[in-house]
Amino acid sequence: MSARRTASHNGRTVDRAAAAPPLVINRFPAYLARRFQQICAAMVTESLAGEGITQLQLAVIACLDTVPGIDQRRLAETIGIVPVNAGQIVDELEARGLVERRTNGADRRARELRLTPQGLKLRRRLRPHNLATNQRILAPLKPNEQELLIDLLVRVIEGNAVYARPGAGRRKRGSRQSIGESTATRT
Amino acid sequence: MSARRTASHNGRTVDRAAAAPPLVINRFPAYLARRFQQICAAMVTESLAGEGITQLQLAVIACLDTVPGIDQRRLAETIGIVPVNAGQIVDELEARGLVERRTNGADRRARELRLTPQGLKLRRRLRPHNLATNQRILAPLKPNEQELLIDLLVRVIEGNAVYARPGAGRRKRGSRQSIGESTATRT
DNA sequence: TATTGTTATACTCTATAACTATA
DNA sequence: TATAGTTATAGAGTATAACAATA
Repeated sequence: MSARRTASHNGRTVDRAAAAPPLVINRFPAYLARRFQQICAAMVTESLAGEGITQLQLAVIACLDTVPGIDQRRLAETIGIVPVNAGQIVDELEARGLVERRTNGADRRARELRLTPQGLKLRRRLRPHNLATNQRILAPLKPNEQELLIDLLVRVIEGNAVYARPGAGRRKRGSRQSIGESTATRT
Repeated sequence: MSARRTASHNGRTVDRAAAAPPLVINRFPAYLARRFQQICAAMVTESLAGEGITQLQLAVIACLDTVPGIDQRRLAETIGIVPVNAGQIVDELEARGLVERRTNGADRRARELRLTPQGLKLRRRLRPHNLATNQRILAPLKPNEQELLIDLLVRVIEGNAVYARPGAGRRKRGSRQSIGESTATRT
């Protein structure tokens, strides 16, 4: 398929460069998506090291900066997680004094979420870092290619919006067959 | 942007468009990567429904078809997971009679992994489905754009190969602060 | 009755550590 | 000592269900 390297990757007597196995082994979107996501998560996490903030927490903070007063359900939908999970993340951020929950006056079921001054301060400080990290991800490409990649990704995502929901890529409960129940148990 | 549906999904007389929140809220690669991965996982999982096979199991099967006799560590490295995890997946597939472990004669520590005839048969049957699914993912794009997207992704992934390792995007053990230990406990 | 959010719980995924066998 | 693999364990992520408050 790709034929990138000459060296073998079962690597006996690989005494020179090209010792590293081929990273990209096929050109399937699903595979590339997983690798791409791995890379992005790793780079973002690295850039947030020491801040004690996760990627999703950052996403929430960014969202509250953009849409102050948003409620939890909409927050969840916006960043692509389940509402329960959004509640938990907000819990964490609230416990750290970064986010504030207010009861919506008009609809007392809903919680208006806002950054506290402290949260806003953190947001301001982290923003350039985050921007730089995201640019660094695309560094292997030329500027016009970077824009192109983003455009194409956006179109694929919006074109498949129906599938862009959390948890759809997991096994259903109980569908996992506990090995050992089956035939072969290892000795 | 996408105008996916006019109807609401919480079914409360939403009589106009723009009821659905915008799916793509920013153009940050890290965000797009997560959404793109969500979509791919969802579509692949859907296409495998009923087979009782997960995306990673399929990846292992595909890899063993391409590189028969590969050992577990290299398998893990190839598809981007940790060796322990590879062992577990192979466990599952072995229990179902799809994969076979042989002790390597030259190095008796290593296990040569191969598809069983049954595994190969499954692979042959699933392959066209998988191909179609991956094409369907890119359906929103024109053919030449599809190739372009793949090329760009490959380059970004290979350019950031250092970061393409499993688990790099998670919290370290114990770094998660159990809320409730902190100040604000909810009432 | 429907919706927002919370609490409780449990399952899946996947990493770390310790161990065995082999080199 | 170093490497391939396994077993054990546990933590992170995230779903489901039941509930409370409000609409």
